Formats: sequence, C-alpha cells, structure tokens
Amino acid sequence: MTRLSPTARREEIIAATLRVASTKGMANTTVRDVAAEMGTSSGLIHHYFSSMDEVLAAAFEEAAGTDLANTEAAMRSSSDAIGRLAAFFAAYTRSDEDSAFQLWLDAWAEASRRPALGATSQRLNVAWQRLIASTIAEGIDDGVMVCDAPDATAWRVLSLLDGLSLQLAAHPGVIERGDVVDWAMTALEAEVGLPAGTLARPAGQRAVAD
Amino acid sequence: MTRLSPTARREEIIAATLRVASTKGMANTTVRDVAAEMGTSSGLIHHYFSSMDEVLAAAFEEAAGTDLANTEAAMRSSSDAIGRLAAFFAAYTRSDEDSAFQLWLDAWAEASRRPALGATSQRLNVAWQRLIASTIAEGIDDGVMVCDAPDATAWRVLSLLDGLSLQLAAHPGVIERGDVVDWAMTALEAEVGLPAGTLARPAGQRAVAD
DNA sequence: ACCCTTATTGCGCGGCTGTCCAATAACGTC
DNA sequence: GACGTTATTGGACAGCCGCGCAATAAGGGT
Repeated sequence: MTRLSPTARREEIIAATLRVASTKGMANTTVRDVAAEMGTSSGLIHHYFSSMDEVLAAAFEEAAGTDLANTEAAMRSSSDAIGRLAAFFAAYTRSDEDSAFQLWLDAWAEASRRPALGATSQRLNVAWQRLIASTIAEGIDDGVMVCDAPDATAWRVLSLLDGLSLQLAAHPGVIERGDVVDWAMTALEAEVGLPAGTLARPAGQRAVAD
Repeated sequence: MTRLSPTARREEIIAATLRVASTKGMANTTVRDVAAEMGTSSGLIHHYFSSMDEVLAAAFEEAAGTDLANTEAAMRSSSDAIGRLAAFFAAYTRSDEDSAFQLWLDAWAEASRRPALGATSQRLNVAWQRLIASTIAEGIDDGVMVCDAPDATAWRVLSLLDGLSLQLAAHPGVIERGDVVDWAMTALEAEVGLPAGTLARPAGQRAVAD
C-alpha cells in the first residue's frame, strides 16, 4: 500500500487507462482493468474521478492533447506558413504510427454513451481544425496561398485525414499508411493554390516566392 | 404465441434489431431489447442466430445492403458514366437523411469485438468503393474522364464522404448536411477532369461531349 | 509520540449481459 | 382426431459492469 500524492495518482490512473485502452480499446476498458494495471484496488479510482466516463475523458485528453501540443511545437519551429503546414503533416505521419487513431474512433463511437468523453473529443477535434485553418489564414496574409474559405478547407482536409485513417484501420493492405498523408497533402495543396509536392519537400528545396 | 415461418421470423428479428439500433445504437442493442421490441421471449433469437454478433451482422447487412442495392438501381437508370456518378451522389444525399451513418460508425467501432459484424461492414465497404471505381473506369473507357488510378480515386472519394459524415455527426452545425455531398462531388470532379458542377446538374443541362 | 487527515482497501449491492436448456404450445401430416 | 415436428417460452446460469461505503493504514504537522 504505497501512498501517492493526489496529482501523482491522478496521472498514474490516466497513464494506466491509456495502457489498457491501447490494447483492449476504450469501450472495453473497465474500472477493474485500470486498477489491476496499477496494482491497486478498484475503489481508489472513484476517489479521484466521479465516474468512469471522466476517467476515459481525462485519458483521451492526455493522449490527444499531447499529440496536439507536440504538433503545435513542431509547427512553431518553422517561420513561414508553408513550412508549418509541412511540419503539421510530418507530425501527423509520426503520430499515426502507433494506434492513435483507434483512440479517436473509440471516442467518437462512445460519445453518445459517455458525455464527458464526447465533449472532450469534440473540443480537441475543433482544436485540430483551427490549427489548420489559422495556418492557412497566415499563408493568405503572407500572399503565398489562395483560399476564399480557410475554415471550410480545414474541415475538408481534416475529414479526409479522418476518413482515410478510418479506411486504413478497416482495410489494412488496400490503403498504404503513407498514402493517407500524401493524399491529404495533395488535396490541401490544390485547395490553397500551392504547386504539387510543395508540402512534402524540405524547406531548402522550395522555390522562394519573391 | 403466434408461430411464424423461419424466414418470416428471421426477417422480423432483423427488422426489430434495426429499429432498436436506430435509437439506442448498435453497441447497446441487446438480445432482450430485440425480443421486447418483437414482443417475444429472448430465447427465440438464439433459435435463429447462433450469437448476438450474427444478429447485428445480419441487421447491418440488411440496412447497408439495401442502401447499396437502391443506389445501384438508381445508377443503372443512367446510360452514361457521368450520369451514374451524379445518381450515386444523389442517392447518397437521400440515404444520409436518416441516421444511416451512425450505423456505419457503430459497425466500425464494434468490429474488433464482433467478428461477424466486422467482416460484414468490411465487405460492404469494399462494395461501395468498387461501385465508384468501376463507374470511373467506364468513364475513362468512354473518353469522358481522365484518371490514371480509378481505384485510388475511389478510395479517396469514399474516405472523404466518410470523414465528412463523421464530422457532420460529431459537430452538427459547423458542417452543413449539403456540404458533405457537394464537397465530395467537387473533389471527384477535379480528380477525373470534369468541369466543376458537372455532377450536380441534371443530365439535360450537361454539355454533350462529341 | 501523538493525532488528524486522507489515501487506500476490500467487498457488497443492484443491474446488466450473452448463452443455454427443459418445458410448452402450435401447426402440418397421416 | 392423434401424433410428431418444431417454433416458442421463461427462467437459470455465470460473468461482467459501475458505483458506494465502512474499515484500514499511511504519513505529515505539532
């Protein structure tokens, strides 16, 4: 019976939940599973979270929020909008390697049954869309992109990424992992008036628009 | 205690399952729910289906299969490939009005837990992709479309439809229902070298390629 | 060394799930 | 009208779930 500080225990519960959810899926992650993963009793979890819904919501927020923060950080290292979009797709490729998308799919499907989880996934999804939309808007201000509705374009790109990830998860083999990002990148390039391949090439190889 | 023929009873079970699933979602549709919906005992269901997984799979096959058949029928009424694609999107708009997509989302999410349901949704999904791909191929043969990889294009269009439907379901309000089909249509037009708006206009208003 | 706060335990409760099975009742056949 | 087939019943069974609560033990402040 090792006694931890409230914040440390909370984090451990979230970490254990993600560990279980990554193998069993969110819908099958139970209080007893998480407790067993931590090696503690199940009652402990209800001492920190008022319901299992909030445990899953907190775990999803941790996973998806970290992904978002990492991506934002990677994008900040580029000074121009084109470089930031390229960094966005590069980060997406990396985060796609583990079973990150399965988490999103579970969250969407469970949203109707688990209010807190639904609200969290909705909030983070909008954050991703805004990240794309605002970067496109910067590109327009800088005069390197052309788009009359950055918001709608961002929704389309995000939807395409989601849909392709869905098909990738459902039909491993027919769609290659690399295709997902390549296709979404090409679609975005076409929408904002960028030459094909611009976002795939490292910054040094890009033609400078003067 | 009204006694039905095996085929009639099977169909009633499937119909009752769909009725329950449309309100409670597939994941929450239980044997007892379906039995109560029919006004019979729960044991009866296992007299016709070996497991709940197969009940849900059969119900999904009925719903999605009917949609597919209706769409194919609507497409057959057009003689040219362009008209058939236009009919495809028109049919998709209609089938999207009820909660058809929620069924797909549930099926995808439950696929890992329910083998039969997963296999069924996978099979039907491929059928939809093939329907698009083969129609594009006809358009190429007829010389009215240009596309070097109809199969990949079909996957992209289907993914975009799925992704947009996902966002529509998750964020009612930010994405309009009509946008889903409009955007997917525009994407396809661009991919196969069709003038923008071609697929949205009725056949009479289309320019005849001679 | 004491005490008071509180993190943690361990289990019980009510309810839900899918599956199975003996008993029953309906229907076609002779 | 009797009989055999079989559709249908209704509940038992084992297992899982989220949640709540009294008891326990750990540890910091004094």
